[in-house]
Amino acid sequence: MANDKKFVEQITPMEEDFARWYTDIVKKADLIDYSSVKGCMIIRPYGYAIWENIQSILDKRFKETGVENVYMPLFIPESLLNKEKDHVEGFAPEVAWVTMGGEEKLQERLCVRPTSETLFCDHYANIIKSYRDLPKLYNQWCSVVRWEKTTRPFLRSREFLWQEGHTMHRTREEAEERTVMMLNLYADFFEQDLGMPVIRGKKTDKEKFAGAEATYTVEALMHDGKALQGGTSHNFGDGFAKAFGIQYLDSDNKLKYCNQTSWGVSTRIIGGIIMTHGDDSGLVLPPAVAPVQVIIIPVQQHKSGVLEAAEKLRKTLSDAGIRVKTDDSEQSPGWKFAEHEMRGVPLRIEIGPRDIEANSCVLVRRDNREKKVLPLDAVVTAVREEMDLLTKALYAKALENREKRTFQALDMEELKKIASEQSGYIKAMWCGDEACENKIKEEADLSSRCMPFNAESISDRCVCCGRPAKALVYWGKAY
RNA sequence: CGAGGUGUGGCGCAAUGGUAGCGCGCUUGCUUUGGGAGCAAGAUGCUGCAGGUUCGAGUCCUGUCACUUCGACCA
Repeated sequence: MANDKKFVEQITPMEEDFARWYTDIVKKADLIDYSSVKGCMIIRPYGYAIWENIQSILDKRFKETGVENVYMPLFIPESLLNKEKDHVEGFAPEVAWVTMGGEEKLQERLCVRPTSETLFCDHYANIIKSYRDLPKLYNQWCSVVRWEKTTRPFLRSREFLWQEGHTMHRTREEAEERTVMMLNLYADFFEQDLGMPVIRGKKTDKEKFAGAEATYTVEALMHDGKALQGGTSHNFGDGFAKAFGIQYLDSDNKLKYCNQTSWGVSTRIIGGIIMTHGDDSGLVLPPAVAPVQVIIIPVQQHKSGVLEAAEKLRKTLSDAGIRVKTDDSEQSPGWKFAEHEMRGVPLRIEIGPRDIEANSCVLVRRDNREKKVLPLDAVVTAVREEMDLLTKALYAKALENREKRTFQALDMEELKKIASEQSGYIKAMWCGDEACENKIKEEADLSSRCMPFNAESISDRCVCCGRPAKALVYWGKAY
C-alpha cells in the first residue's frame, strides 16, 4: 500500500533510473549537499564520517609499511608544473589557475594542485643526497582541484579529497616492489573491508597516468555494470627524477637517479560503495567504514525500563569498541527502521517490553533483513559475527554481479554486439597497438579498463586487427 | 564544451498573462508505538538571479547562474 507519506520518502528504484537512484541516495542519506560552486560538494557529517573511517584504516596500514605523512602546498608555480612534459600535457586542460594576489597581478601564475608530483619532486631534489637518504616514503591527505566539465557527487567533483603517496627508491626493482605493494594494500582494503571485489591489473599506455612508466589499478564493477577505477599505483621509473634532477650518490660512489612511485585513492571510493552495495531501500554500508555500525531502536520507549535497557545495551556495545547509537527520537519504530535502512546502517537492534521480559533483543541485518532473537549477554559476540558475515555477503553478492556481467569476445562483431546489448566487462585479447584501442573506443564505445595480472589467454589473435595478441584486456564503460 | 530537461515555503509538486495553492515535513495538544501512526489547531514565500515586454509577469522575451540527463574529456 503506497500511502502518500511513504511515496514521498521513496527513492527512485535502481532499475528505473540508476543515475537518479544514486543522487537520491547521496542527498537523502545526508552524505552531501550541493554548494554554490559548480562541482564542489559539501560533504556533510555522515558522509565525512565514512571518509574518516576510510582514512583511519588506510593511514594505519600505510604507516605499517613505513610511510610518513607530510603536507605540501596548495599552489604549484607554472614553471614547476611544466618541468615534466607528459605530466603537464596530461593535466593542463583541467587545472585551475590563480593569477591575482589581492589587486595585483602575480609575476608567475600558480595552479591549484591537480596532484602533487611536481611539488614532491622539487622537495625531494633538495633533501635527497645519498643512498642513505633512501627510500623516502611520503604520503599526504589533502584535496586537489581538477576543473571537470561534468560533475557528479563523489564520482567526479572539481575539488575532491584523497591521499597521494610519493616514494623515492634506490633501484627500479625496489620502486616496482612498492608500486605492487600499495596496489595490493588497496585491493585488500576493497575486498576485505569494503566487500568490493576488484580486478588487479595494469593500465594500457593510453590509460596510464601522465608521466608514468606503468600504472597499476584496482577496478571495481558497479551494480549497473559500469566500471570504477578504485585506486591506482604508478611506477615512474626515473622519468620525473631526470626532469627534476633528483640524484643520490650511491655506495659505489656514482651519482644515480632515483626511482619513484605514486599511489592514491579518493573520496570516489564512497561513490563506489554506494553503487556496489546500495539497494532500493537506500545505502548499504560495509561495517568497516559505517559511521554507525549498530542502531538501537527502542520499541514502546515511553514504557518504563525500555530506554534504560536500550542505554545499557548501547554501553555494552560501545565499551566493546562498536560504533553504536540509540534512536530515541519521537518517531514511530517503523519510521526509524526505514530511516536507518536508508542511511545504510549495517545492523539494527530492536528492544522493547517483550524482549526485556525475555532478557533478549532482536538483531536485524541491513542487507537481507534477516531477524535473529538474541539473549542480551550474547550481543557483543553476535554483533561482531554478523558484521563479519555481512561484509562477506556483500562481497559475494558483488562478485556474483560481476561474474554475471563478465563476457568475452573473440572478434569485433562479437565485441560490438555484446557492448550494445550488455553492460559489464568484456574480456578480449589485444595486440598492444593503440590504434586498435582507439578503434574499439570509437566503434564499441569501450575503454580498456586493465590488463589483469596472471591473465588467462582466450585466443592468440587481437580482437580488433587479428594480429598476434599480447595481452588479455578487460574492456568496459567507466565512471 | 555540445544537445535536451528543470529551477515556486525545508522537501515534492500545482497555478488559460489577472488575489501564489496543495501534500509531506515543521510547531502545539491529546491518543498511539514490533515496518514510514491518528485527530485537532497553527506557522512558513523578493516564484534561482538580472534586465525587458505589459495596465498587470511564476507564466512571454533576452541574458545569466545552478542542478540534471545524454554525448566529447577525466581519479
